Amino acid sequence: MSKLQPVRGTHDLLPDEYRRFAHVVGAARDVARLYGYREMATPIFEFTELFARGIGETTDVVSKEMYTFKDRGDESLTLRPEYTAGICRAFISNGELTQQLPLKVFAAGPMFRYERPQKGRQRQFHQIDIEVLGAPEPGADIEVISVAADILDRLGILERCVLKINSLGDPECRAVYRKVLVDYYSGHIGKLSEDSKSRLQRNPLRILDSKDEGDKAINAGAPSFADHLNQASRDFFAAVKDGLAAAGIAFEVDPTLVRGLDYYTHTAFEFVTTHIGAQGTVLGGGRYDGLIAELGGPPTAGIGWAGGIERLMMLCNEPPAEPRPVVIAPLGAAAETKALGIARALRRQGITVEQDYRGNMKRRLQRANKINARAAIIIGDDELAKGVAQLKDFDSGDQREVALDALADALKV
RNA sequence: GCGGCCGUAGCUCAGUUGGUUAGAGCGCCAGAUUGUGAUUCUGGAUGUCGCCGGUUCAAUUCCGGUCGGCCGCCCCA
Repeated sequence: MSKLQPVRGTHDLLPDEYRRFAHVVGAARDVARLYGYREMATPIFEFTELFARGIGETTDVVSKEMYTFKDRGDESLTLRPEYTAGICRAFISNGELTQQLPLKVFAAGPMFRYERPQKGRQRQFHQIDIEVLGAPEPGADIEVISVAADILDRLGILERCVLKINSLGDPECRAVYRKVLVDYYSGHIGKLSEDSKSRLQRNPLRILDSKDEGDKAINAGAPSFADHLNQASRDFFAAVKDGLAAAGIAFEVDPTLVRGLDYYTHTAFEFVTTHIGAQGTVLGGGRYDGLIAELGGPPTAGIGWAGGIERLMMLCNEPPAEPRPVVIAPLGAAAETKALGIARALRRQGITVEQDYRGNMKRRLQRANKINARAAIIIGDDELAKGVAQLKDFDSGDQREVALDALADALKV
């Protein structure tokens, strides 16, 4: 069959699938608007440096998953692997945004990560994204999670998800805890899995949620982050949990929840599901108070999340049906010409009208049936002479004569 | 990046223990009195059996490679 294949890990969104895609993005956009978030977009590629500095050189995303290339001007560019760094860069690049704090934005678009594809994991995938910049208060954490919960709820996904949250503390107590953990695991290094041995250098917190049985045994005795949070971090986390409870959002505290991007502080959270295989995370994010300063901008707090559109599509309810069209089926050259004007007038009234480019009556009605039309307007020479049309209802099969100027009213739902 | 499963018509799949014309259902196309769909009936076409190479008198079937999908790990949305 030797067909042209799309690049590995990319896929086409054909109309039926795109409907679900648009449904997910539309629901997210609507809910975000209800909370006062404004939509924006940033470029699909940025200087490589932005992601390397922002996400962290040693993270998997940066060290082995980026689509990085030199352009013709010999600049190193990277297809964005996530949205947050780009939005923070836009914040720094556009001074006017610093006057609009807190800045609450919604965005959606394609992301690129060179990974081994699987269901729910493509190399080009799409995310919806929410960010709040300039709000160090726990209220922003609560709101951002609330937006997520409402979007999931509107899509019919919330009940199939669990919200897990954790605190990663501030940089000060995280550094302390990290050292405590490294010391602990170093004492058990002989029994650690190979994966975890390498994690010990890169991201020791990750060992906490290892799936390896041997690691799990060692983890049972590991010191807990909760015991090492400083007072400020403790208070912050408590405020977030209280707020979620007050808002009626169910959650579980998961001390092993650690996110893979270096910039997170304090709140980290994920909505996870068991319904789409190994790709359990449907939506995840957290607070990143140090990121903007790290990128060279004015010290500004940030919190946000990203949700995988393809994963949401796999879980969401069937989108609402599209409006059923009306088909206009003229017979003969004169009617064909006249039908163009009739169809356009009806469309101006908001009625979806399709007119085939060719075909006899049978063919046109067959196609009308195939596209799930609700009615057909049939016009031949006889009707033309009388200024009327035959209006056929496909569901009942009834057909009646309607004056041309009464068609729009007859077709209003 | 590591380990494993898989790849036959548009779709879902059967099949060839290596041997002339590779099948089914759905879908598609064409007909069943001159301007009427969906339902019914009749007929038709589906295809380099993912791609490349090897073994063989002979491969879609065996072997190797490759590309792609899927599952688990890693990682993440």
